[in-house]
Amino acid sequence: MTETSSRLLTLLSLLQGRRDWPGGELAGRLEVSGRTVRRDVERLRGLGYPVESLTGPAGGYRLRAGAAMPPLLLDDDEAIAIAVGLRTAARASVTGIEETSVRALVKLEQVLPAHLRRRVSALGSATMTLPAGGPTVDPQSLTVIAAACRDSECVRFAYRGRDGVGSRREVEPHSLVNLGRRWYLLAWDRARSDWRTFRVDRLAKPASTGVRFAPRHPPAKDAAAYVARSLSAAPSRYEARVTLHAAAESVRKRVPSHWGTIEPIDDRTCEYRTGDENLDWLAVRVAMLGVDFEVCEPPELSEHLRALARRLERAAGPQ
Amino acid sequence: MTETSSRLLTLLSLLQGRRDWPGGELAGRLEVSGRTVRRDVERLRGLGYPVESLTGPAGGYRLRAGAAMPPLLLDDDEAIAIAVGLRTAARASVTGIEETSVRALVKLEQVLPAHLRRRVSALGSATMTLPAGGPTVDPQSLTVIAAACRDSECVRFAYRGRDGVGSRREVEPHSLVNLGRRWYLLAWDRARSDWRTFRVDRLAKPASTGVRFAPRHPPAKDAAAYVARSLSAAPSRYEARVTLHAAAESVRKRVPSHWGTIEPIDDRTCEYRTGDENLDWLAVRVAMLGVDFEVCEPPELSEHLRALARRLERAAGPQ
DNA sequence: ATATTGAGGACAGATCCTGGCCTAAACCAT
DNA sequence: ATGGTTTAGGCCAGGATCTGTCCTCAATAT
Repeated sequence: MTETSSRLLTLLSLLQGRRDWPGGELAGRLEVSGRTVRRDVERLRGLGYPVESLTGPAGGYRLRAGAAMPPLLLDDDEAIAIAVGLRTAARASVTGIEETSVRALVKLEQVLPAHLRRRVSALGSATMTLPAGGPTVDPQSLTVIAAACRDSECVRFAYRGRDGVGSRREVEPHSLVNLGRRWYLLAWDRARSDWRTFRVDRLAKPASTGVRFAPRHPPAKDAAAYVARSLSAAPSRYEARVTLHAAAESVRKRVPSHWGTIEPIDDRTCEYRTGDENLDWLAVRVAMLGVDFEVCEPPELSEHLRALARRLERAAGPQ
Repeated sequence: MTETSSRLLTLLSLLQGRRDWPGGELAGRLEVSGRTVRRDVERLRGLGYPVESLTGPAGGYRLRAGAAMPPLLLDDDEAIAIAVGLRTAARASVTGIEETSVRALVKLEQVLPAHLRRRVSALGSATMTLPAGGPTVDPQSLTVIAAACRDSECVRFAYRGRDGVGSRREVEPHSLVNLGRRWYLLAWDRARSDWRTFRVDRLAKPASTGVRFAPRHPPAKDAAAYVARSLSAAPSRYEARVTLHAAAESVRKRVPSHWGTIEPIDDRTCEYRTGDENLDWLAVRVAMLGVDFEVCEPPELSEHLRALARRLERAAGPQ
C-alpha cells in the first residue's frame, strides 16, 4: 500500500501548495482516475483533514484549516526558511516560545537533508546579530544540546567559567532553559557528580558522545525556577535608570518589552529602566533610542558614556 | 487503506518526536504486531525516508536525514513556534529568504487550526520590533497578500502614498518583493488599469475580495528587478570606510562577515568597510566594536558621530 | 555464552483498491 | 431559464495488498 499512502501524501502536498484544485487536474498529477481522486479526498477527510469542495465550473478542492495540524509537506526552500526562522526565534525572540522553537528545530534538523543543512548553516552564519545583542548563542549548540536532552545522550564540551577559567566537561543534559536573553543548560556533571548550570554562550563545541544515560531526577521540579534561583546570587549587574526626553508612547513602540520598562514622567519625558551585565551594551541600548536623555544611575554608565563620547569625537575627526 | 496510511503517518510522527524507538514499543503504540511494524518501516524506506535500525539490546529504529524532506508532523506548540519564527524572519531577517518565509507562512497558515491561529497572533503582537527598524510591516498583511498572489485573488486595501494622500485600491496582486528591509507589492491597479508598486508598510487592512482574476503578464520578467528599477530614485545609501586602531584578526572575530570587510593596514590598524541605508545603524555598528577608530568617509557619518557624541556627553551629565 | 532485538520468507484469509459506469446535485455563464 | 461543468457517491468485478502467525537467521550488549 505504499502506492496509496504516498499518493495521499502527494495529494496533501498539492493541496498545501495552492488553494484551489480542480479534480481533473489532481487526477492528472496523481496519474489516477478522477474516481480515485474523489476517494482519496474522502480518505483525507476520514483522516481529519477538512477538504472543502465546490461544485460547478470554477469549482474544485481546497484544504481548509481543521482541528489538528496536518503533516506539513515542505519544499527545500521552505524547509530552509523555517529552519532559519526558528533559529532566529530561538535566540532573539521575546515571546516565551524559545524552548518550543528549539524543540521544533531539533525535530526539523533531525530529518533535514544534508544539502539543506549546509544551506541553512551558510545562511545562519550570515544572519545578523542584533546590534546590542550581547554574546550570541550559536543555534547549532542549542540544537545539539536540545537533541541530547531529548534523547538522553551525554554531551561533551569546553566551558569557560565566569572567572574565565576553561575546562572540559562531560555531562548528562537535563534541560535547556531560556531566561531573559540567555540560555542555560541544567545538567549532571559526571566528573563532579553534581548538578550544574551552564551558560550556553560560554560553552564551545558541544558534541553528543553517543553514550546513553538513565535520566536522573532533577534537583527541582521546575528546571527554569531552579536555574533562576541558582543565578540569583548573580554577579555585578548594572541597573540603569535613565530619563528620556521623549513621550513614553513614542519610545515604547521602539523598545522591546524585555529590554526594560518605560514609565512616563510627563508628556515630554519618561523614565527608562533596564539592566545588563555589560556597560557597553547598556550604553548602546540607550544611545540607540535616538532621543536625548540623561543618566540618573549608575555613575559607571555616565563614565562609560563619557568615554564613548570622547572616542566618537576622536573618530569623527576635526570639524 | 486509510488504516495503513494513517498508521504510517503516526509512525513518522513518533519517529520525529524521539530519536530511538524499540520495535516493540512502536508495535504497542500503533496497536499492530511487530511484524507489521517491520513492514511499515520497510514502507517508509520505500517512500524514501531513511529509517536506521540497530539490532541487539538497546537497539531500535531511528529516522535519519534523507535526500528529501519527509512530511513534518508538528504538535500544536511547535506549529506556533514555526509560525512565529517565520513571521519574524519574514520581516526582520536580512538573509534573502524573506520571500520564501512568507510562502512557507502562507502554507502553514492555510492549515493552521483556528485556536492556534489565535495564539500565534497573540504572540505575534507581542513580538518585538527591531529597535531602529523603521516602519514595520504587519506579518498579517504579508500573508494575506501572499496568499492572494498565490491564488490569483483580488485584494482591497487603503493606501497612503509617499505624499501622504490616502486612497482605496483594488488590485490584482502579482508578487511580493523584498528589497533591503522593505516589502513591496507589484500589482495591477484595476481602477487605474496599470501596474503599480505599493510599499506594504504603507497599506492598511488588506483583504482578499474573493474575486478571482486571470493572471496578467507582468511588466517585466523579473518582478524584483522591476520594482528595484522603479525605485531607482532609491534612498541614499551610505558606504563607510573606517580606520580601526586594532589588529585585523582581533576585530574579525567580532564582526559577522556580512557586516562588512576588514582589511589589515599594519599590525595595529585595519580598515573596515561597510554600508547601510541608515546612519544610526552604521554609527552603532562601528561604535560597538569597542576600539578606537577614525572615519575616512562619508562625511555624513562623521557629522552623525559628532552629534551622537554630544548627545552622550549631555546624557552623562556633569563630570 | 546468552539473551535480546531486528530481518525477512512463507502462507492463508480477509480486506481493500482501482477503474469504469451511472445518476444526482450544485453551480456558473450565456 | 438553460446547458455545460464539476463534485458526490453507489455498484461491481478483478486484482492487488495487508495482516498475523510461525519460523530461521544475523547482529549486538552484558
